[in-house]
Order: sequence, then structure tokens, then C-alpha cells
Amino acid sequence: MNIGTAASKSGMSAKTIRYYEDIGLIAPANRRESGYRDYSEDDVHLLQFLHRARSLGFSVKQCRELLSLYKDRNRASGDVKAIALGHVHEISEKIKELQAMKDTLETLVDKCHGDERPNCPILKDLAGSEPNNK
Amino acid sequence: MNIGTAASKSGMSAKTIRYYEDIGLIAPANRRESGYRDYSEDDVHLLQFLHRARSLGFSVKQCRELLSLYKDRNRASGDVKAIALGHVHEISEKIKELQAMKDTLETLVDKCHGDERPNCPILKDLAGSEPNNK
DNA sequence: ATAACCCTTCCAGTAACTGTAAGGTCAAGA
DNA sequence: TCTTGACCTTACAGTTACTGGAAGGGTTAT
Repeated sequence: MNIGTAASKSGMSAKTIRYYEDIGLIAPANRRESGYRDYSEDDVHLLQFLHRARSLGFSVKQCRELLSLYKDRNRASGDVKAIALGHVHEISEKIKELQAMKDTLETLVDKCHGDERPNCPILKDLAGSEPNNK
Repeated sequence: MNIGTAASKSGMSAKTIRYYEDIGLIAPANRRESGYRDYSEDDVHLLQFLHRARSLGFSVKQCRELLSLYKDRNRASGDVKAIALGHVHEISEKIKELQAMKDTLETLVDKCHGDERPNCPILKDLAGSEPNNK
């Protein structure tokens, strides 16, 4: 099948598939005489794997590791678990960070009357303790 | 003061300050005869504003808006509040997304025995309903 | 004077694509 | 058969917000 078909079956764009080939995340596709890339169901399956992993927030680098473990019939389940756990940790940290930002901003927004008057607590906070109306 | 001093006072790197000047987020600094950039306390204050805004997750583009509101003595508090609220919304969405990822991954990790056997539920999930041990 | 450290500009690299341009291929309808 | 439109190709630029490094000049203290 053509790249467009493989793209819609796997959920990613044709652009992305070519990109993954470019960076060596996936092997170069077979080519027809016309030069068009030609994909099998197995190829699509691999693309789906990648799509799912990326949508779960694994980086391309992590996908590379997961792929090599996926392709290795003797891989240890523990290796995969370690990658996943590491990733869970990263995600937790990111959530904490965002939550802290959100809390701060919500506090500021609450304090802001949000009318036409120029006195804004949000700007005051950003400007620090000693606002400077240059 | 030199850029290094302004950097440590404001909490950002000298590189970043030059970069902000480059992209026009801040005005070009005054120069000494030597060509060195020269910063005043007011400049540092502006840099601190930016540092705080960036650390709260505002994009550079949003910082540009905030800055122009900050410099405008007649700005409406409501404009600032709108930007902040929009940003809070973005952050909330991001948190939801990450939380969903984390939940999925934790479920998978729980199912994984994590030993030396190659049968891994995480890879199975990534591979979809019809695993293919090519 | 010499070391140590600061500053300058400029170019490249990062992550993971997306957009665009210029051109070749394919299938279906007039 | 010709044409139209959808699809494919490569290659290069742009995105975000910086960071790293090279090559070279300025400043300060000993």
C-alpha cells in the first residue's frame, strides 16, 4: 500500500512516516518501480506501535529503545518496565510543575478585578515586590 | 553593570538575555565604549519580570503581550486577566493530558511482572490487540 | 606581562515534526 | 487519448526557546 494508506491506518501523517525513516527510527520502506514507498500490514503494525507509544508521551529516543525490546524475543520484561517507570516519573514531575504554575496563576487571577482600571495584581506580581512604572 | 551581573540578578543566563534582545523581546542594551552591554537596575527589573513570567509558563509571545500591557500605564486590568486565564486553561489541558498518559502507563506497569520473562503487557498494549512477534 | 575571566559575534544543534515548492505517477472520466 | 486531480517524490525552511562552542577582544589582579 502507499504511504497515505499506511498513514491513515496507523494514525500518523505521511510526513511523519518519512521523517521516522529519515532519522532511522524505522527501516527504509520497500519501493515500487515508480519510486513510491510500499507498505505491508506488518509495517503498519509497527507504525501503530510507534503512534501509540508517542501518544503516551514516550520520546522518539525512548521509542527506539522500546522498539528494540519489542523486536527482541528474548528481551526482559523488566527492561520495558524500567523505561515505562522512568517515563511515569518524568510525567509526574511535569504534572507537579504545571500544577504549581496553575495554582499561582489562579491565585493571581482571583485577585484581579479584571476591569478597565489599570491597577493589575497579575502585573504587580510579575514585576516583583517593587513595581516600577517606568 | 555587565550582562553577567544582570543575568545573575535576574535569574536568567547571559545567553538568554542576548537572545531576547535578538528577537526583539527587549530593547537593545546600551553599550560601553568597549562594546560591552551595560544594564541599569531598571533593565534588571524588566528581566526579572520576564523571568517570572516564563517560569509561570507564559510563552515568549505571551510575554510580549504582557510586556506591552505592563509598559502601558493605561492598560486595562481585564486584558491581563484574559491572557492569564487563557494560559491557565492551556495549563489545565496539558495537565489533563499528562494525567491520562500517567494513568494508562501506571495500569500497564502494574500488570507487568517485570522479570526476565519476555512476555510483557506493556509491549503488548503498545503493539495493539493483535501482537505480532515478527 | 600574564593569567583568569569576562565580553563580543556568529553559526550550529536541540525535539519532533510541519509547511512549501517543484516536479513525477496514477487512475478515472470526457 | 488526453486531461484532471489526487497522490507520490525530494529537499529545504520554519517552528520554540533557547544552549553550546568557536574565535577573538576587553578587564582585572598579581
